[in-house]
Amino acid sequence: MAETPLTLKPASLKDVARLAGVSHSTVSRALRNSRRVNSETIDKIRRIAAESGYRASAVGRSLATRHTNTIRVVVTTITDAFAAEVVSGIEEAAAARGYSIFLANSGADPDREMRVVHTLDERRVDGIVVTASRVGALYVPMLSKMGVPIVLLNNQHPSEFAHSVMIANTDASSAATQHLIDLGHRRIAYIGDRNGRQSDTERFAGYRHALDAADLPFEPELVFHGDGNPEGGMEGISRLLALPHPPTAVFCYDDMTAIGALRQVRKLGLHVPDDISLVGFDDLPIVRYTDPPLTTVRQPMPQMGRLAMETLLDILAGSNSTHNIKVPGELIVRESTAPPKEKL
Amino acid sequence: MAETPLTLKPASLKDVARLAGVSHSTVSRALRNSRRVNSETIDKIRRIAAESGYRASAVGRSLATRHTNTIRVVVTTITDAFAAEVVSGIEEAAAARGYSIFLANSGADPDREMRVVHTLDERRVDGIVVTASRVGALYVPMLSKMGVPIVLLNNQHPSEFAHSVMIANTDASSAATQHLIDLGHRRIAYIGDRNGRQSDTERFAGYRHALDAADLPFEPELVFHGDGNPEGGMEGISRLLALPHPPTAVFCYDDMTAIGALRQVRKLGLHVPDDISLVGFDDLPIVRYTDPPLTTVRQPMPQMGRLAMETLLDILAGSNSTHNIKVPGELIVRESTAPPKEKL
DNA sequence: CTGAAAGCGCTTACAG
DNA sequence: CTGAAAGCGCTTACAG
Repeated sequence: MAETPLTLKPASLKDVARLAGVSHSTVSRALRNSRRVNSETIDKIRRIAAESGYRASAVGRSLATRHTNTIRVVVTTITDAFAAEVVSGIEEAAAARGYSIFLANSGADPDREMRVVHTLDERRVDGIVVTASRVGALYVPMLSKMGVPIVLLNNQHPSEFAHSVMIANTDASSAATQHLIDLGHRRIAYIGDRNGRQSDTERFAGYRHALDAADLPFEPELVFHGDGNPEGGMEGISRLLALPHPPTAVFCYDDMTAIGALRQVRKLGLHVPDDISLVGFDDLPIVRYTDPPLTTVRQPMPQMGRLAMETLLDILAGSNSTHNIKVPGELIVRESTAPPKEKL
Repeated sequence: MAETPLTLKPASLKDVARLAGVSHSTVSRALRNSRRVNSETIDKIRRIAAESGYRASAVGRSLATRHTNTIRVVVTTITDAFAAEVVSGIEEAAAARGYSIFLANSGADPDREMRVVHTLDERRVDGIVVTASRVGALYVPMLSKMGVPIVLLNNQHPSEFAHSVMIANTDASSAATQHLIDLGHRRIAYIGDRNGRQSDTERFAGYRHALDAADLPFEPELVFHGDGNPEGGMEGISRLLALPHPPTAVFCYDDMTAIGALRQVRKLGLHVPDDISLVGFDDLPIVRYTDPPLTTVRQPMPQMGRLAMETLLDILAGSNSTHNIKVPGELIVRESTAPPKEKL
């Protein structure tokens, strides 16, 4: 019975070996570490491979080499603009080196988080980068068991087992607060994140540090615990502006919080920055287009992603030092900040 | 010499077979298709596997079964909110069924696009979903060669080879334009996407259809070709408002365009919707928080992603019909649209 | 119910 | 410079 190769399975090493009249070992060599293979043989094999549309199977190769050229990237949700920006940097650096990335959304669901950890085990990835806050710690024990390097990006619990790249939260927040102080503000609020993220702790510390340095009193009533989303910012603004002696400026945990704050100020019939100044954190692409454009702290997100990936590559290449990279933030002054209104 | 299993390689089937005193075939059976294996043996093996932290290697399994439980998802850039929303739906549906996704950003670079196509080949994915516009067509030839199912999401060139899930662009755009007409607008502009996307063609058709149905003349000067980004919206508004007889409403190709339009209206010292009404398309999460919140057409993005994944799963399960799913859009009226100002 | 064997598609010492 | 062989970690007929 004749073969009917309509949609055929991909050609294998053996197939091209048969076509070329050599052993499959020779084909393998010719196609890669070509050391000491007759150059005419190489040309011939390469030509035949190309003609037959041969593409090496990554799974066959992975089994033999015991590495998969594969990285797992864990985010809470790719729907988050910060995560998306970071992932694009990771993916770019990975692709440039022949690595593919498995994307996993851990979500907020503990079951899914555990499933992520498990799947990961089975996929035999060469490395992991985690940008989700909560899952980070889960990996560390497994890490030490499996020996696969992990790099945590803006994540809690960077430990001796894990490598990390982090934004310089404290310094940057201090600078953001200082900017407000320089503008003449004296009552500056902070809308944070109530989920107990390390970033929140550090950004809050930066805020307090700037206050202290300027001999401004810290007033607990001026801090509100939001959720890192617009809702938190909206709630925060409502509370803060209802105060007997409201703030004239607010430093927000992140841009999404600031976007909510902006919206709520507007709903209250007030204006930014005339009635109140607002500073965000992240410099998401969208905040150039808010009304007014947001003053914020830029995190070089794609670059941080690239750094995380390159750190992984370093480690895979044999580097055995622990990498803990701190990336500086940059204050971007736009139009949501101005001197406070004159007192009546 | 004693073994020093500090960071050891993962346990294999053989390891647990040795521990359990059975053959590795039996372990394999016990751990999966447990048909006709002594239940006590199963229990014992499972216990030992759990204790030794055994996790089947997906690569070993893939080689044997000739499928990888892996899907490639191609987007232009994950940084695009639409793509991120869709991907989150795909990932969710995939994870629920034990599939992992390889994320590939095709970018705008032809080289990268080709690399994506190649890498894909080697990874031996079970299926592909493409949400990038330009790459779609590239896959079709390879598809027929490799026999891996592909589903195109809001993508051009859905052909006989490919399955697709698409938003009902024309109907939804028609409804959006009709909304403006119902409000009393007579001069309605369209800011499109100059990249020749099929979505643009269809959305423009919906716009024209609504105009025709209402016996409103089509005026070429009222269409501007943007780029699907805020810049395009900004440019478009500038041009349109500089017209001798400017429009009172604008239907935008997508939300990002509308966001730029909103910003530019503001820069020009005008107000939405008092001076001009704006409608977007997508209903990105952010547009609830713009000032004012945007009237737009909702695409159920995560659900479309889930549908794409489930379509793939269907096909992998043996369905051999061609799937071409059309998803209806939904007009969401918020605050960026209002009746036109009275004529002076 | 269980084992021995073959095979999935590669890589890589080991000989020659 | 090239081939035969073993092995990576699984699955799955084939016997028994």
